[in-house]
Amino acid sequence: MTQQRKVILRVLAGADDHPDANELYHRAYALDGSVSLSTVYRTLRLLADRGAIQRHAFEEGRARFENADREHHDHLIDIETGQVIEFHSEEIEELQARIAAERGYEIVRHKLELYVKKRGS
Amino acid sequence: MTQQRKVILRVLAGADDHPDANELYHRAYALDGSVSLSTVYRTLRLLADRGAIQRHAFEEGRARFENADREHHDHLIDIETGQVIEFHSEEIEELQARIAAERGYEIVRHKLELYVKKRGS
DNA sequence: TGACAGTTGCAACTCGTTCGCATTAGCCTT
DNA sequence: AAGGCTAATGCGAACGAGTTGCAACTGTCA
Repeated sequence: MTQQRKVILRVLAGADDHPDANELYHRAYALDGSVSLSTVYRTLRLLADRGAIQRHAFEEGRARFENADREHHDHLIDIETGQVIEFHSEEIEELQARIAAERGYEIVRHKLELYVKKRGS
Repeated sequence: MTQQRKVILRVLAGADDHPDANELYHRAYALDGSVSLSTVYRTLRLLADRGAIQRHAFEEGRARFENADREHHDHLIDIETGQVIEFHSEEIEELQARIAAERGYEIVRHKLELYVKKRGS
């Protein structure tokens, strides 16, 4: 458990948004100038592999991260501002499970993203 | 409407799967050796911008394409085989629209992917 | 047939992410 | 407190998908 790792973990724990690797790097760097981008990437990978954080690939090319301890939710992405809003619908979850089951599958994970704009804009 | 474009269009029209750019390049190259990867990318972009084909970004990093003339559907992806199965659920579509509307948004497009495995495997 | 806009191939570039490698930090044991 | 071994670090170079600048070429229409 190195100094750099501690700082990155602290930043992740305090993030309530969906930052990308570069954003996390800057937040960590501000707390401790000895943190490098490589280490941020390495730590993110480690944590994502262990399920401690979640990696999201929205349609912008780069990955965004969030804490995995919160309960499951899906995302609504404002295509005009980039803002990410979380939501959860038990009804949709059930329909998904039914669709998979009808075809002989079980769901391992799923991705539901609504790309939206403000009504009337 | 150049020769290369024609070949790429022919390949796309004849594709009933979800190939990536490289795969399309190889299919087109097999029909006409004067097709380059650049042109494949340029043509795909052109067609996707015009809505003539659809670009999907599954969780593998690269984009996959399919004809847009078929009616709307979502995807079920077998994580063991990579096989992509299409489905559609009007109920889910309606729930999505309701969720967006409740928050003051309208849906521009959406992405629903179920990553699944065969039951019991 | 001539000419101009649009398209092409190639190589060089971008951007997010990963990797190789020499160095260093953490931590155990004595 | 010192040594020693492993794991983690920073740096820069490399990766892969996709894009772009440019000079050469094609299609099309007069």
